[in-house]
Amino acid sequence: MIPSLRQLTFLIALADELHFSNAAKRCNVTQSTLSAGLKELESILGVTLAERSKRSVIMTPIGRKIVEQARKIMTDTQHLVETAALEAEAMAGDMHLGVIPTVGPFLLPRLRPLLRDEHPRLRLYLREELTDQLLEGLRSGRLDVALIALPHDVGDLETLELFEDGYHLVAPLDHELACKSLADGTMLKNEPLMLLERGHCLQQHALSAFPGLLNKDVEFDATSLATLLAMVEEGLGSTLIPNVAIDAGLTKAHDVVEIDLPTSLPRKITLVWRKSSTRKDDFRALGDLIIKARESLRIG
Amino acid sequence: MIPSLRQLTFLIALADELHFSNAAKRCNVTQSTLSAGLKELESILGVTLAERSKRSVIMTPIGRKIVEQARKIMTDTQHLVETAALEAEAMAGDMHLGVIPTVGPFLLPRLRPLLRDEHPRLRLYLREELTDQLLEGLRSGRLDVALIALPHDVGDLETLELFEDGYHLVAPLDHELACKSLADGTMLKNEPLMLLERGHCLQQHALSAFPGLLNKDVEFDATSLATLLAMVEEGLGSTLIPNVAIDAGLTKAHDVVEIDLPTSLPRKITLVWRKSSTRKDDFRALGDLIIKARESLRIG
DNA sequence: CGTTTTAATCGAAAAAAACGATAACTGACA
DNA sequence: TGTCAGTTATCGTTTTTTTCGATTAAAACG
Repeated sequence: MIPSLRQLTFLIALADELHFSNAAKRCNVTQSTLSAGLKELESILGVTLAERSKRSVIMTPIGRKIVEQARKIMTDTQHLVETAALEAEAMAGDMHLGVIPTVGPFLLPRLRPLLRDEHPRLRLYLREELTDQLLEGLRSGRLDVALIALPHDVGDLETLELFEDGYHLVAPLDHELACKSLADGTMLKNEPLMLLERGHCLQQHALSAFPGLLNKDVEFDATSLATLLAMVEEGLGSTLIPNVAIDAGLTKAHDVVEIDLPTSLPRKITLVWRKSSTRKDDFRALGDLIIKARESLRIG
Repeated sequence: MIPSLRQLTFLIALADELHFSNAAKRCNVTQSTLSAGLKELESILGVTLAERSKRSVIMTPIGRKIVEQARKIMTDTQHLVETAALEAEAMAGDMHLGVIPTVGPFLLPRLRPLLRDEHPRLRLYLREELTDQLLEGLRSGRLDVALIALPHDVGDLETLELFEDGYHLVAPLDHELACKSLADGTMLKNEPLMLLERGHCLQQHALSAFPGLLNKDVEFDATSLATLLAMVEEGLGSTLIPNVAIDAGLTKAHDVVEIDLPTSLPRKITLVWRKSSTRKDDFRALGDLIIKARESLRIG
């Protein structure tokens, strides 16, 4: 048998007041209720917490000790309630956002200051993972919302498309296409094209956009876009870089050329969450901010 | 409105089981009870803790966070119960003992090992204070029990006399009484007698035993028996030292003579506690041990 | 397209809590 | 010493809360 919080409240009030009637008043109950409650608490604990005569109430040493522990429990409980209350506010409390590595590092540095300014009470926890892991995270409840690139099977999750993001072909400076501003799939046929390691949506999108590449042995195990660019710079081949990364200045640090692609690949940057989620308004507000962040990238 | 521990229990069980019926079984309630309990908890907190479909239950991130806090609250509560249970055992848990300075330092070093051996689960907290402060401490509940010397007004407190303790007159080596083995009040008439500062029962007892001293200006502000002995050694006068202190070897370190007194002063070492106290058996057991400790002093 | 599984809901029953009144006791004061 | 004021414990009743069992609704699975 364990005591109830109510009983602990009674005990604390009594320890403060050293007077049953006053303590009862503080708890908004009658004296008899508090008296019975304390008696039951003592019976549960098996110790005398307060020795009372008709004229005075004194706490026993063990009573004091229990009171201190009870106070801690009560403040912890209060803290728990406050944690929840913060969460219940719009754009406040904790939010766990997952992002894909080909978008996160470029967009989120711009998102942070926007959030700090407009929603200072929101604590955004970030996790950078591959799309499938993010979706699993959503379904397991580990994440509240994720930023991914469609097309991709999202099951019964709810989606909010934010914007379309294309690619540029990025090639070595001395590349045969360097002077041209267009490229198409056929041109890439004989191109040593390098992509990210398996699992990245970027690779899947590229392969579906240029089916001809499927037969080629293009599976470099690059783990990041920066690695890819370094390899391009070395003249090992070309690669595809999403526009957000280019807008964010990723290619500026490398001696490479960016070549427009004729067909805009369908790559839709999208927020995803569970249908059963209760914070959809927050997610939509977050989506607006992400769009803002992306626009600030393109302008500045 | 604050949640109940019961609701937190439900939440924790659900977080562990991720299944309402199983969680309910663990809590020994029906599924409907747990379902309603969790719903009310969510309503109190204003957040969704678990998103449930007909097929699965997942905890939300805020749900997990709340669960962690709830776990802490529950273990703290469990700890509180255990604290009380320990106290409820015989000779276990905390006991706050107050002692007078003319007895404590000599008797208690012998008591400690006895306690450790016979009642290892008892934690004895000691406070050394003057008799009146000890009695106040008892009445306020700061102390459970006190070791004092009677006669002294103890009001309606309950007492347990342990043993009688007398005095010796302690004088400088070259004292006129040094060769004699007896002394009485009249002999002390012209003696420069030094006692402890006002408040010590030792002083009161001496003054009542030798009324003739009352008119003399004997109020040195000695704060400890060791100080008194040092002054005796310097030849500044004589003093009275209780037998427990002599048995404990206090005088061995000083060049002084101990002189038997003809009348055994009525000084009864006594345990005192509140009539309303619930641990009287413990106090009596403690009393037995203190007697043992004293006997070990006289033998060894 | 049933069958099974599972959470929510509903009304009744049971349990617990709270209340108001009163008793029992204490200390103070005349 | 007797009375009064103040305080906690207790008791029976009322009110509130909790729990249960049965049912419903919805989803997954074969």
